[in-house]
Amino acid sequence: MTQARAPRADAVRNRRKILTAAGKQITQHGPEVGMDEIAAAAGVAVGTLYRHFPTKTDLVAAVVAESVARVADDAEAVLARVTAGARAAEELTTFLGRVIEQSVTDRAVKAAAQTLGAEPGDRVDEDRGSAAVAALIRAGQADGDIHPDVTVGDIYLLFSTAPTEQPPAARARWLALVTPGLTATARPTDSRR
Amino acid sequence: MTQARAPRADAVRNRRKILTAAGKQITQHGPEVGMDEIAAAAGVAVGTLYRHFPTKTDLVAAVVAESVARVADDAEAVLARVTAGARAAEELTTFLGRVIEQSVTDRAVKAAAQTLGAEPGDRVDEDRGSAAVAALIRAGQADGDIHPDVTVGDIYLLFSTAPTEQPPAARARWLALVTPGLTATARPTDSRR
DNA sequence: CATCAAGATGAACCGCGGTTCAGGATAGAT
DNA sequence: ATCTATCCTGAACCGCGGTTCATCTTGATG
Repeated sequence: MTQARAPRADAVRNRRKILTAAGKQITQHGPEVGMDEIAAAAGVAVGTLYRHFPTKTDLVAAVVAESVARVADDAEAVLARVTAGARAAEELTTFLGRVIEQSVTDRAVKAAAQTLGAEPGDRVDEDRGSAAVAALIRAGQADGDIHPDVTVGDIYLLFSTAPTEQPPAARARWLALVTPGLTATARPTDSRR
Repeated sequence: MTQARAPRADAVRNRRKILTAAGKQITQHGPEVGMDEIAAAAGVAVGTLYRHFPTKTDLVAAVVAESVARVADDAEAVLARVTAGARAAEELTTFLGRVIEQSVTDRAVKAAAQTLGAEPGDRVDEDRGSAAVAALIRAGQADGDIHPDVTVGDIYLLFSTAPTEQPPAARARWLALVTPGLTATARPTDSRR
């Protein structure tokens, strides 16, 4: 086996600095930030960025992946709550709203949401987040308060179409408009309120 | 009044050529087309574009305005149909779907839809289209098949958030998800604005 | 301590696309 | 026919942002 030489200590350190700095920059200004700005924030020269990431796209992807993981954490927490007895439909919509609000503050989360929505078909269970959301939906459908047609893809579709650029009132209104399509049809099956 | 000299004949001709060429180009490739390409399509030099439109933004705005007008025509036709007895809710959702489908084919219409959605507050009656949609909504609400909270702003909000980049199935699904929020009869929505 | 490959630096390169402007052409008035 | 204000032309300009590379620095190895 050609044992690859271990990476140098400062290289490891720089990689970390780059990743955190890029995360901070992309969070604040979105993926459009210049490589120069990321480099400056990391206290490193541009060339170093390209030593660790062959292209800007790769660097952004790495950062976005972290945000995706964070959203997945949230999804799993929601699932746990539902399993513990919380109302699935309500948890789902608040989860949706929460991700959107984060997308407003954190442009990396926004990119992550867009990424999920852009993926082909319903590749459920491809990752933790999708699995959790899928389970959450199934639970809600079993209880009869989430519409039977709803899929994980629907949620991702809504992620990627959320009006992130709009004022808070518009975002709230959008969520309200979309919620009825997710919750069960006006069917009096469950306990009336 | 300082009577401005009448524009030269060829200038008028060129302006028209530019406008139609820009319309065709933007329709096909979106507002991102280069000025060079528009100029070439119009059989004119770049400088001529800038003689008639001080900036690219202005040229695009002129083209988009035409698309807005075309959507307004559609809205008025829909209103007429409803006045003649058609179901308002159904007409509204098919109208919404129609505009979205046009946005897929015609990138100018897409820009127009985005423009409408980006405008502040509910500047209803500012133009024919908004007035028609407002009347349409009112009619549907009177009949009880459009949710009382729905406003023109909601429709524009949906215009601007439609998943134009997604495959047909996803677009159809999105419309289905959103429809209940417009038509739902007795569902508590957090009214605002 | 000497050596050298891994790593870092940053000025320069490059394509892109909107914009400008000096020079040439032409419509239309006299 | 002449003249001029209007209009057209298109090469060049410019800022922007991602990417490269010759050169220098440094951590690890013996």
